[in-house]
Amino acid sequence: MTEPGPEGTAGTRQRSAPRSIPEASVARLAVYLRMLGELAEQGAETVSSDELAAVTGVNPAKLRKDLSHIGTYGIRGVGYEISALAHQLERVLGLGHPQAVALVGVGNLGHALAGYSGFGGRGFPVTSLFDVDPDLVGIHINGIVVDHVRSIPEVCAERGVTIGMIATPGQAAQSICDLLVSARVRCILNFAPVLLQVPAEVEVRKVDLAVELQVLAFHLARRNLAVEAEAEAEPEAEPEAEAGPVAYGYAVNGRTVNGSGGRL
Amino acid sequence: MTEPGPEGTAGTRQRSAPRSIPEASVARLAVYLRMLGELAEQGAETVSSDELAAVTGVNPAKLRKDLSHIGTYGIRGVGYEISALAHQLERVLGLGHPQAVALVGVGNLGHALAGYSGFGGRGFPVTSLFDVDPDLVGIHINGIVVDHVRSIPEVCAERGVTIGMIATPGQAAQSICDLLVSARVRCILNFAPVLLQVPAEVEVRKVDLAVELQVLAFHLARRNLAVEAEAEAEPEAEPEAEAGPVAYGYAVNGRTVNGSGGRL
DNA sequence: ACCTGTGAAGATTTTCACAGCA
DNA sequence: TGCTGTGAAAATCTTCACAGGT
Repeated sequence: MTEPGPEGTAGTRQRSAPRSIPEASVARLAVYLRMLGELAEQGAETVSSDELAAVTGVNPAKLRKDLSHIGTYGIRGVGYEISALAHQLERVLGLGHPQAVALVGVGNLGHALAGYSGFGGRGFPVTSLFDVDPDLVGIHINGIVVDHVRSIPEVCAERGVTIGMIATPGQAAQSICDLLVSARVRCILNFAPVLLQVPAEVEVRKVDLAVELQVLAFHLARRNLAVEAEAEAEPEAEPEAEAGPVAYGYAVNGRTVNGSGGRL
Repeated sequence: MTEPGPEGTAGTRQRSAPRSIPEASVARLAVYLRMLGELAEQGAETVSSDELAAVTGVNPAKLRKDLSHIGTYGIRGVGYEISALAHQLERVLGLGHPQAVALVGVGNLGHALAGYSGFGGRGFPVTSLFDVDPDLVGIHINGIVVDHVRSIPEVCAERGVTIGMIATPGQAAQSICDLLVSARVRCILNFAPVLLQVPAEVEVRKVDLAVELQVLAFHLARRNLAVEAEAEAEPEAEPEAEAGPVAYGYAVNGRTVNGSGGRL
């Protein structure tokens, strides 16, 4: 995924760096935090690593190792105190205060992202919207007016935007990115299918939904091939749970899990 | 790596015996395919691994290794013939024919996904829409009528849906998932922030946009901490490229790259 | 009895570096 | 010469298994 590259070009002076958390762990920490929120809503006070692992779909040992990177906040024999752990995760993830988000490109996808409540609710209020289309500039979405992209620098500076989301067509993405960077935005979530060129101090993450579907298609094809090969090689192969509603509640992505009773 | 492993069953593949492609490679293959499309549009006939690596932001050796998993289609001293390679990638990724997609949940995000041209254009036509909301059932989006979720089984079977996308609120996701599975859908792209329970033969991928933002926020916080620590420890630390428009075109996510000239 | 935290083993992925072919 | 394909080394990530605290 997003590779930070240990060998930086210029500014990689990481002496006595505070034990950096493995890249792979960071994404999972965010997931744990979300689930802790759900558990807290259900009134739970503590969770064990096994329980939290079950609801997040992660191996319990891996979860404990992930958490060990942020400190030791568990209680042996008991588990983790949910609110304390959530608090620590928020601290480590830099969620102490909301981060203002600017969204550029209010087309199909962008329009939805602008109205998506999942952001503001989790500490990422979308405070600024931009587009080039004169028909879109000036309209309001969720109470926010769409500005022209040329005002990105002023507006972002003024509103203290720290994160930019690019949901423009591919050709426009790089120049938008340049504008955001010049507005001191240091984190960019890119939905356009291009590789953005940025200075080393800017972090980019790319989301490509078509790629996600292609990965699924690959597994689909794989499975079909396997089934054909199997049918050919071992005619006695017996398809379990062939038709109709299937029984679940125990197989999580192929891995067995305790029923856990709770509903998410 | 390419070891025959436990002597396989199917040995009938002509050129390449794709003994299971590493999971990490698959996602990148999809990216290569996309970029090959762009290059073809620009009139290129061949690419070298270095060129394709530069535009996709991948290490050239990694790219070659990825491609080696699907067979050997390069020409030494020249590179890869674009259309031939693209064809092979499509074959491996199972993109020979379009895969009908059903989208459940036509709220904010779902509505955008329904109208997103990036899917149909890449072989994943959204052919069916579902929701529970009576106000939404019956409306048309992009020429497709929204059906009630209760008709998922019939409609999906009828239209040969192979991939489901879930863009409902969290609480509804599991029951929708069950419906899709009972409709023989074997691949699910899940936008709801829950872990779906599925039988082993179903493949689920999860996309959580809030998590993406949190990962960015983490890097933001990290960077701020680093800057503070640095300023404190080495007062001589010199911030390069501090303000104003920055010069790009050479740093790709922190890694140096040839100019490549082309515009994406 | 139970559960965390972690060293060490194991698996996977990335990168290097170069043999070999066009 | 220029570039692919690939062993082998290095880095990273996952899992096991158990010491040690409650």
